[in-house]
Amino acid sequence: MTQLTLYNTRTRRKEVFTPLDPANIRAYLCGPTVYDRAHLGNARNVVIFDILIRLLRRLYPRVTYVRNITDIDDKINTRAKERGVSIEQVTEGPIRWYHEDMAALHALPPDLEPRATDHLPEIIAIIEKLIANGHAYVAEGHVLFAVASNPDYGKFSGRSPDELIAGARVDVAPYKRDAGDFVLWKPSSPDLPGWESPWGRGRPGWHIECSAMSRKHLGQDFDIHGGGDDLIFPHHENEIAQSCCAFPGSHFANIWVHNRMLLVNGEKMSKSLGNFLVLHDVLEKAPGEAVRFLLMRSHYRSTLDFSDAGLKEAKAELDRFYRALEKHKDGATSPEIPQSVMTPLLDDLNTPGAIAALHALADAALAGEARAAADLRAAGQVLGLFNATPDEWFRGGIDQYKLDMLLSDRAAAKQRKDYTEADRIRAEIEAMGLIVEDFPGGSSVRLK
RNA sequence: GGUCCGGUGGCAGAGUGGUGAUGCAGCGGACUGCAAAUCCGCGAAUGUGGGUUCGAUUCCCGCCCGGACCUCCA
Repeated sequence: MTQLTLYNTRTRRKEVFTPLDPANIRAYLCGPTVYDRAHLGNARNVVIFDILIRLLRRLYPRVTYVRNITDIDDKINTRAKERGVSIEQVTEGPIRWYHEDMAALHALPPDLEPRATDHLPEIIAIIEKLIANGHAYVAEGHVLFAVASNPDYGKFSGRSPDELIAGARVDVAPYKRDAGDFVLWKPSSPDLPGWESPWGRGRPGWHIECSAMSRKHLGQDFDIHGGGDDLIFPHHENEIAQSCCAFPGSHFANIWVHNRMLLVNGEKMSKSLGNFLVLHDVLEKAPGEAVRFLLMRSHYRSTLDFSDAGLKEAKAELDRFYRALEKHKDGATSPEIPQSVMTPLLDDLNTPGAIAALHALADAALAGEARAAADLRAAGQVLGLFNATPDEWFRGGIDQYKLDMLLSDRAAAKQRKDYTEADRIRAEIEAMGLIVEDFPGGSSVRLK
């Protein structure tokens, strides 16, 4: 059997994927902090991981896919305060929207979707262990991770302790022993959400919730941990430090899969630059499957510069695939993913390579090969494509009654060779957002 | 400033030490009342200067350009 190879951020090279337990692959993806609508960057992350999960499910009998929801966060607190509501009331909408948007992208839901608010006991237990192990200390109501206590700190993200000090922000809190020390627990004033702890009423720091949730649901060591590459430091560096120091002997995640950032007009899409594209808005412009396809047209470890032109092109490419499928309407789906698609995917999720193979299958299907269409459908299952029928794709949601009237009027005009009238009616149909296509013996229509 | 990544045809985007995938766009043709779609064909690229090699787009070094992380971010 061909083996799956993945680029591991930890070792900075491609590695053959070797499961800890082939009977159950365990994967964790850093999910959203829920205070706003998801942006297109969240979408790339989820779509890429979705393909990885679908691929793993083809290779192994069971995959446990965990994607957390971070619902404790200072931005959430700020919103709650502004609106005078509870944090649950703030996060409720964003969580629902997140689910809706990801479903629109045909991303499968994770097997488990743990929330930080449900894991306070686990979080507190890890912090207690870190204090007991001498890796954390209490200072002015805070609990801090002592970077100096961990000789491996910085290795993951390729940073030396000196750099970390040099790069630390200028206003280092006075109670920190080292500039790089980070917060595990911080006190909450009475007006802020808080939980009782051995260190008083407070709330967890940013990174600790992932250490707690991944351990609880996947165990001390698990196979794959994913996220955007902006999480490599500090988030993942700190997760590793927390988990490995709290549980000596732990390796935490085996393979780290990070996708590159999404650019808009050549610049990183980010909160601070204010140039981020809200996924929901992008989904207004094109079908979710086209957005999904756009996100897989470049390799996950390359930057992807989003543009409306690219989105249109993605839609046009999908049109061609759906045409090939339409040619074999009630055809079967191959039981196996075609090798031409599987091979590039097994090579570190080379989705552009897989797409090239899809085009070859579409060519063959259009030339009349039913087998190629069946293979195309099978390939769609691992890539999360072709979720619609060709009919739904080309003609979903149109006013069928009005269309039928116009088409029959136009057919009559054509029959009497009144092409002026035929073209007038065609213009009217196109104003409905459709494209008319004539064939010997009839006409057909599809969405622009 | 430190660390890291990348520069492939008009655009998007793979692979590869030995004649440079794939898609979109463009051009010519077939088909069509005209289109659309489909099919056939065509043109078009490896930032730059060195090095290693029989041979480099691929490996190494310099330079130029772009991007990311070092601060909340997927």
